[in-house]
Amino acid sequence: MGTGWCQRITNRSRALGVKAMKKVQKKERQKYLEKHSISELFSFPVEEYIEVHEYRRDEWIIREGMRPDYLYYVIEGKAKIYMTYQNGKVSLINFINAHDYIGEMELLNEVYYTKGIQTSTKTVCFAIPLHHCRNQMLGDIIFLRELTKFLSMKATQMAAKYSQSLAFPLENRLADFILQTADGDIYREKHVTVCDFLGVSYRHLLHVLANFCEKGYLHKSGRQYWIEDRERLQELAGVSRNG
Amino acid sequence: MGTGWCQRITNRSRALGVKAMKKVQKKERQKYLEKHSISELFSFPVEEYIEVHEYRRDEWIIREGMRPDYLYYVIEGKAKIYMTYQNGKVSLINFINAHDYIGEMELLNEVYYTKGIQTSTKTVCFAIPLHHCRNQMLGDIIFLRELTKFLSMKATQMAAKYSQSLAFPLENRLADFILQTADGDIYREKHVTVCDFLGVSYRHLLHVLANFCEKGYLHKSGRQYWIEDRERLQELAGVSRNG
DNA sequence: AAAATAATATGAGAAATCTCATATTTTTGA
DNA sequence: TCAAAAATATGAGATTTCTCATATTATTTT
Repeated sequence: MGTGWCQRITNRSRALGVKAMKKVQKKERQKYLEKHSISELFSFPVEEYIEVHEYRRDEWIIREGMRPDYLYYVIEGKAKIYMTYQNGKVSLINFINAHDYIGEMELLNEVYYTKGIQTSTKTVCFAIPLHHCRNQMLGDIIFLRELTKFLSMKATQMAAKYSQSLAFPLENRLADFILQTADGDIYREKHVTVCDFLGVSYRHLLHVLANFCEKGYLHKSGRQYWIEDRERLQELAGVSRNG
Repeated sequence: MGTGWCQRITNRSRALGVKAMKKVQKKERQKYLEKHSISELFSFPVEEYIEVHEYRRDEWIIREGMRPDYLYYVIEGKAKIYMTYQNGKVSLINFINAHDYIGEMELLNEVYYTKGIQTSTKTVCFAIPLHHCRNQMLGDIIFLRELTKFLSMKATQMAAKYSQSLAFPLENRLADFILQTADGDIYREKHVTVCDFLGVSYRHLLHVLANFCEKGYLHKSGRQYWIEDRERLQELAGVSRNG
């Protein structure tokens, strides 16, 4: 993926630098624990063991290929899941938001190829150390039921995205994406991220966006787009959704 | 999807006919239960409640949009997961094989859009009635741990397929698919199924297959293809896989 | 065994999407 | 604050993939 690819690589290698996650301690840690209590998700006193990790923008929570030592639960921020192919191609697989788990695959499966996870904003996670809590978690009915739900939704969502990606041209997928990520009537995701996520070239993404403007679905002003014809976008997006 | 689409629709509507699943009883039921014991997957005596359902080729185990009354565990046979879009387009999402669960989404989630599941060979399932066992299953640590593993693998697999589908042209995905489904050196999946699964038109699939023959990767004889250059196919497929 | 249906097959033009080249503007890091 | 890197932007030709048209061959149903 010509241009897009290079841009991504340089971006990512930059981020391999010396930044480091910060362990939040004492009072501040306590504040987070109180504000986002997750004790009801466990039947053992997990809060004793929880570390609070704070990551800056573009930091890696997990490096691709390295097994994490924690199960993470995101309480603030956004991150992206990346995966590198053998030919060096890098692809954005999904977004991670507050209330998502990270590292649950590694908790459950002995054998698992770990994907890379990079923050896209400042991100705060609860980090539950596996060496202390692994067995307790795997024997905790409340937690497992919770995790099972999370995973089933994740699997469903991926399945939907997968067949959607195969079955429809960018026009439909982009309409869907715009509606999902727009802030009110304003859409302003970064093109480089989006073309990565939707698996199309930068060039083509711009082409279809321009096309949307021409047709009056969007109006471009500076670096952002106003949604002008929501109905039409919903129609385009709807085609690719199921009941 | 012109031709392909029509072919599929007619195929599917035919299968909406009067066939019906058969409940296997008594001795035969007992035989299945003994041969494929799943009691170690549960900590309650699930076998009392299990029904054994037998489906013929092309029967629907679950109709799209209808919540099932059972959690199924496949013990013999193969099936396909389908999903219909609002514009009538139908897409094959995945294959189901022995030892897969069916209906776990509905067990876990109150709200879930049920996909259609159609057998492609004679298929035998254990059917665990939800109205009897739902609560017991959701409180069963052994079962939940098992299910969680299953779901995590499913989610991972979908994620891999998804990004693969976006990131590579048919050439790579088809090479992968051929290697995965070939019986020794012989490949003979039905084109209509394959183009559905890989999300490409029938025409294009044939085109790429012909291309593989031209280049000497495959040799066509009658209705099947011999793998002539496995290494090259692995190379093509490998590119799209991760460590 | 005949008729109907599904699957396979192939050509040709059109649409979607990619690659490459290159320029400008914005953001980031030293 | 200045240089480097990243993001945005646009044109043009090349590839991939789709649609439509139309035959032929297998399989299923009657």
